Amino acid sequence: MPVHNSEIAEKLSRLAELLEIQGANPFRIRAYRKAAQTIESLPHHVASMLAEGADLSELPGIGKDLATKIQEIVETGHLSLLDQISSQLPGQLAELAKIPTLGPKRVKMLYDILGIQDLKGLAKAARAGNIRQLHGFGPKIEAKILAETARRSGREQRIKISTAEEFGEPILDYLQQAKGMKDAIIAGSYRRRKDTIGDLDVLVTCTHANTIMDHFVAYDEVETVVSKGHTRATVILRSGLQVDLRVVPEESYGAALQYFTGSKAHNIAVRSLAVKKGLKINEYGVFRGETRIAGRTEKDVYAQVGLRYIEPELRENWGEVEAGLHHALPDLVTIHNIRGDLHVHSKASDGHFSIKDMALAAQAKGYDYLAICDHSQRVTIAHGLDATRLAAQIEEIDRLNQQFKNFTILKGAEVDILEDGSLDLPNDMLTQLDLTVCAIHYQFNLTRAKQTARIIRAMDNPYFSILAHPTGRMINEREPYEVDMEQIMAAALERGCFLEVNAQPVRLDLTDLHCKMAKEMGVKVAISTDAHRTTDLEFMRFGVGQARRGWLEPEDILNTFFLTALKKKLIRS
DNA sequence: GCCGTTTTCGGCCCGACTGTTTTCAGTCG
Repeated sequence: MPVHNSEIAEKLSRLAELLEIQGANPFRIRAYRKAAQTIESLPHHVASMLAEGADLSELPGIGKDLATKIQEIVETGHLSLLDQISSQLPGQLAELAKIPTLGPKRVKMLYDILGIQDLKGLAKAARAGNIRQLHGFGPKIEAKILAETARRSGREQRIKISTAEEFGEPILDYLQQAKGMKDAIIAGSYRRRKDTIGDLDVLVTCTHANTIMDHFVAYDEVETVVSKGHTRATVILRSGLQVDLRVVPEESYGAALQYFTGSKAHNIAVRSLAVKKGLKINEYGVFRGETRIAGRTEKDVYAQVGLRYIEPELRENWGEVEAGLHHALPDLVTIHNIRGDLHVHSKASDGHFSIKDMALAAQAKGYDYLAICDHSQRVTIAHGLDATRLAAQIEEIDRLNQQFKNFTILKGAEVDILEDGSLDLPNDMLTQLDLTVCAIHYQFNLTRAKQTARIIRAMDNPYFSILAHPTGRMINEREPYEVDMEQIMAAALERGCFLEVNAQPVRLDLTDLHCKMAKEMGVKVAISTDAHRTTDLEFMRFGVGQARRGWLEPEDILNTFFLTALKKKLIRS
């Protein structure tokens, strides 16, 4: 079993955490973190790169030492330095450092003096009043620890981007009501359209900062005010969601927006460029010495360091800064490029609307086409269609199409990929369709090799068009099944098949990195909502966000093409 | 630990807030 990139990254991150508690050189720690991030975002398996004789030290942020350590992990599954440090420090200390107000220094002190090494010991010491005795600690920190250890028993997770919108948009509306409000925007991973969001970073400009602060903490969903100053406040909502508010002067809006949008890694890369040019960037602007030379708009900030404007979705330090310097940034797909939806359901299976209603809703959105892809017979729970019912549906669509002008309902099916890799409907039915979206709905637990082979065998069928929700993950509900995505993409490219970005906010697979991999391998994707009701067609924006995070341009997306061009691409040679 | 149009040493992004202190360390984003 080869070592996966995520396992390598995890070991390096873990080592960084333990080194931090040991009080190691912060820049050394950053080097490990950066390497972990680099490995995690690689489109290829490090194990296969090594097998092909690649020199890892050519990767950014990875030198001779780290290349050797990564090689050790790949070859032995272990990192001796990590094992060694783990034997000196209890591994749980790293978890303790993630508790708010506790960081590496305080965790080290708690361990050295009180012998605390896990959450249980921490709670016990806090209850006994031992923590406030330590130098640098006091009753307030002790109380926070107590509250947090009690809260930890509950679940703690990142929320879906759609949930973040549900909380975030009303907060923006509420802030707009305050006196003296000018701009208000949610920055952070929300603006980068990440599939999950940890907290909300709200940025505002206004004439009366203190008024806004008071207004903000008075929001009726606020449960706790964590901190509140003149330019910055943090609250926890009843739902447990943390919201940060920052107030900046108007002339600094662009710099602040750039800064608070992140990602952290992107900002470090941009600021390093600035340092090389003798400039300093902070949330108030770009400075040469004491003089501010930019800051009103993000574009100005990027321009000062020699970069074209970088779209928020690209700001992950996945190569966008280098691309910006070499005028090689992608022209990302936008929602306006989308001409249709290639995967929706009707009442015939588990949808809630008729084919006509779905088509009318799609037409109202300005689309040119909509593919009806109801489930196939094997998916009994969704009342999947057998050959007879599908034949009737095909006739119905033919009839309906005569009622529409400049709009086409495409005949499709969401065909189950059976355990042996065959498809759940006979080829003499599939040949009558415009396209198929094929997917796995059962047997998630196969080994990586078997699951991959199963999908590729399905792609061998000449009527396989698009692999739907390619990993089966459901955010915070179900882990993805094990597949070798690189092999699947290579097979898709060879056979003229496509992969789906499922725009359901709970799915959003392909992931951002998978999209980037597809781009690099030349595999086209479809962004589809998998809508079960007319309103679900609006999920398209989440799928487009994910595609943008993966550097995809309009020509990389199947459903940006006009109908005739689309139909040509769907025909396998 | 990495890196180099300041290249093998000496840098490495930057500021706000809190709780602890009597001027600042630690944490956080």
